[in-house]
Amino acid sequence: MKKVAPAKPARNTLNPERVLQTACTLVDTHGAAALTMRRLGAELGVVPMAVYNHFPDRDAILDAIAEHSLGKIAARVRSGGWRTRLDAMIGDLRDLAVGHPHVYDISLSRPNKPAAAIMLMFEALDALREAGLSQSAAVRWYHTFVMLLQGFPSWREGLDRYAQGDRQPQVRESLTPRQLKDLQSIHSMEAADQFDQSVRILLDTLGRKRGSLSNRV
Amino acid sequence: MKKVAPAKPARNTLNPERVLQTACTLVDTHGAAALTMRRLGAELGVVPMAVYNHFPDRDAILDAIAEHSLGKIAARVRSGGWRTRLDAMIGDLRDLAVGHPHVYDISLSRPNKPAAAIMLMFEALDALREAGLSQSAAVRWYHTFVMLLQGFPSWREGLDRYAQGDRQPQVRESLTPRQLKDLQSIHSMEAADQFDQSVRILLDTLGRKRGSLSNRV
DNA sequence: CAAACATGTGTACGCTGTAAGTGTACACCG
DNA sequence: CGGTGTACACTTACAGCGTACACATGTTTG
Repeated sequence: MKKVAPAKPARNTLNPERVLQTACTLVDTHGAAALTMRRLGAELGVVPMAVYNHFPDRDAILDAIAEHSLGKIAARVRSGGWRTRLDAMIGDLRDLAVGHPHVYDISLSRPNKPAAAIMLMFEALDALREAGLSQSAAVRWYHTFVMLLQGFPSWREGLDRYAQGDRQPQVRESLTPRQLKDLQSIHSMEAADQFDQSVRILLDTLGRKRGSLSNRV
Repeated sequence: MKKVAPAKPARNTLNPERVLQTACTLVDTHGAAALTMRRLGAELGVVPMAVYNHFPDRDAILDAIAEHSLGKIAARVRSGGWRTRLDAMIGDLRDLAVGHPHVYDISLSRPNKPAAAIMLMFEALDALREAGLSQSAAVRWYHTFVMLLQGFPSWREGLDRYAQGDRQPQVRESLTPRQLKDLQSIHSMEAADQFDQSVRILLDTLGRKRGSLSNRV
């Protein structure tokens, strides 16, 4: 009798998908540093080294997480004008950033960019050119957006740390009332709003640029 | 005979300054990951644990590096209009970012912000208010700048990685000529220029805002 | 001079990623 | 049905990490 579903049922229940999913939730809830081969193995009910039958090393798992999460965003079809499409792309990234900050952080900062990131890049560049930017200007603006987007997790973490750790009290003594007020203002920022607001500054400036040919800075 | 220079000459040559300086050059040349207690000890001609007589742990050394590098920037006196002062501050940061990227990265991303960073924050907020922004708008704009500045190292590293690793050739096959051109354009970016250009977008937008009262986004 | 202190040394523990070798359950072939 | 090849989980081991702790030694002080 010929088995028609050969491939890799294997004897046990370990496969790349299950590893990826477990790793994903691990990273999502406890941060990238918590993704330990030993811990991952424990979570999978398997000895740590077993994972190496499905991923060459730890970095490959992180790469796969990035590819997976950005892939879902890159796969969406977006239509409409350049502004609409840019808004949609960035909105998707925003949702990821706010909903799964650790995964977002990993996805954007992996040194070997996931293929999905490249696809998103092409999409963004198309939109920027449609907005009237020259080739070089489009690239420059793309990079500006990326800088801002990549800075978000680091900024947010700093804000969170500040919010909980109440600073050294002896520092407070030497501050002017205005500076104290500043600290309170900083404290009360809403991360998601700040994300939108910062991006909007760039998008609006870009919109205002339309027609006026971009000149080398 | 009374010694007039008591304090801590100690018997050996190890002191916080020397540790800090050695750690600084280590980080500057090889990145934060290269700052190993064992390696640091070796560099200082001393057993690893000796460092713990001067710093409580590794994180404290990184904090000290951040404090040191940002302290030099915060100490500068800046005068002139708000734009001039902001330009000067950001220019100093730019020089650090371009000249010592690893140190810059550490300085901005330390979870417990160095005191110098707080001082720079107050200085920036003052300038933003002088530019005509309300309290809340100044805070929002400050955060936008910080997001952008924090994103720079990560962006730059991605660019560098891209420039050297020539991408998987099989990916190249499936690209349109336009996409290939995009990749070349991305490749040829100059990091320092991009830093200036991105910041300038924000500064110019800010300048244009003067007088028109900031409304909640 | 002795006691207290400062500070470098040695050893050890628990953690990390992962290279290398071992055993076993399954799919397939004669 | 028995042998065999392959996939894959397991075991062991190693080098490297941060650092807690006990110890030794040089310096200052009472």
